[in-house]
Amino acid sequence: MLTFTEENYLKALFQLSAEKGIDQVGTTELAQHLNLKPASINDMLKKLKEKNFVETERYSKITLTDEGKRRGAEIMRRNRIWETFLYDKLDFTWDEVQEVAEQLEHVSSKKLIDKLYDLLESPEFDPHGNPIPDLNGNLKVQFRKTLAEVETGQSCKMVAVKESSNSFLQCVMNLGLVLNNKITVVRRQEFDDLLDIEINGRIHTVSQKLAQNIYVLCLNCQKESTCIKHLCNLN
Amino acid sequence: MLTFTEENYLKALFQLSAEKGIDQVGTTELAQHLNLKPASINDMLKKLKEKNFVETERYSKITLTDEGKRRGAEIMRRNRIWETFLYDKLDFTWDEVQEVAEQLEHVSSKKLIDKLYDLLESPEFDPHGNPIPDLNGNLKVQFRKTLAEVETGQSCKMVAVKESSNSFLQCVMNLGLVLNNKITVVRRQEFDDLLDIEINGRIHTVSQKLAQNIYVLCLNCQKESTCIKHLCNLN
DNA sequence: AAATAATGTTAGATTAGCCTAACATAATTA
DNA sequence: TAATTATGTTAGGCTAATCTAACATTATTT
Ligand SMILES: [Mn+2]
Ligand SMILES: [Mn+2]
Ligand SMILES: [Mn+2]
Ligand SMILES: [Mn+2]
Repeated sequence: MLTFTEENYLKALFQLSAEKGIDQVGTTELAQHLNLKPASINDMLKKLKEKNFVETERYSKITLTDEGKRRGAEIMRRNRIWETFLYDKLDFTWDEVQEVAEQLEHVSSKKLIDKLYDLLESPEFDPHGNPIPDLNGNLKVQFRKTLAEVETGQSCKMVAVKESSNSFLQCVMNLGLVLNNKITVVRRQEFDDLLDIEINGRIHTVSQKLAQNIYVLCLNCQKESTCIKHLCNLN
Repeated sequence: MLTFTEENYLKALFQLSAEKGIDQVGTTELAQHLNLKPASINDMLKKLKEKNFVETERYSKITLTDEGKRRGAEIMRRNRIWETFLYDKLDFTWDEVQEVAEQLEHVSSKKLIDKLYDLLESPEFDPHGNPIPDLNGNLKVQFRKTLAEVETGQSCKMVAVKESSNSFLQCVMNLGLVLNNKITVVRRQEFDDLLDIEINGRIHTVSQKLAQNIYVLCLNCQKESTCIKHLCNLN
């Protein structure tokens, strides 16, 4: 059995690796993600290495083993399923789900998570647009870019958010933006990098920082916009 | 914020007090209930006293303070709501809910528990027939007796189970007994105290021990069989 | 009332998970 | 290349929650 804390570490390692597309995570990086000090990370790494969940050598980066990946993916699956449940069935808002799902993800019961997944009708994405691994560890990956990268004049569809902080999510909600909304980049201001975007016929001005945290699919390249990626065996 | 462990202690104290109908719990008794050693109980009691959740003097019994009761009742409410959710919405069986609810009860989110309660349409009893405190801390109490106390020839209705062990619950399930079933005590065997009972037209023989763990309402005294009891303010 | 059993307490140890402060190595910049 | 900055490690300390073993008090029998 994994402890609550070990689960958080494995999920974090899995997420950071996935985001970067490379199986190497740094001590400081992980510490920042988990709001801990690098020294604490080292203590825990000793334990995770002991248990064969990570591989790491002195002064080099951390890599998850296959078993470590499996466990990390499992927690990620639980987290996203719970978020979906809270959002779909209990009227939680976008910015409320994270905190509660962070706790619920640690409840260990295969039956529980599988039944929830059924109840939600096998969702492919969580409320933030992040993919949920299915029962075989397969993930529906979208080839998305950030709103900041969309060319002026182009239209796109919001499919996910990057940041998960409340301040960011509330900001997006205030714009009236929800997943699958169409966004058109109308204009870019040279001087301060602000973007004028059109949502539902209205023009809003947003910062570069905000645009970098919104994932979109361009409307003209949707044929090859998703693929199935096998992460690891969840059984 | 209470820790996971403190919550378990307060719930246990609250339950034991309630079952006994007296606000005094012993160290050893509590240790047994929580599967711990008496020495560990003492350590934790120091902390709970510090925080004003219990009152206790050297070599005497433990009493919950009002605030301690409130917290205990809150965890009990969460536990029973989760059990009901698992049973009603996710097809868990009688004997499966306990273990998972024991974990879920520690997720702290007022909104979560209130929304679940709505989703389940304000249930008054959990799958084991135990009452769920409502939002004001009111409980629907039934004046029940055990099946062992029912006179020969009398009929009654099963409203709850006492024990929560899997072996007991499975035993009851094997008899085809579910809550609200009518049971008639047909015969008592002098020699070994076994009872013959009739359920759905079939006769079964059951032990005294089993009968002592099944709560029933007698069919002829149903007018005054329940009352509302105010436990404590849950807000 | 004395002996015995039951119950409660204390001291001292252990483990998990975190910290700070000092130090070591690696990467970047001048 | 030398200095500086960033990153990673270690030693030593802290708290929460548990344990065992020894001891103290209270309750129950004889
Ligand atoms: Mn978590
Ligand atoms: Mn999410
Ligand atoms: Mn619990
Ligand atoms: Mn129950």
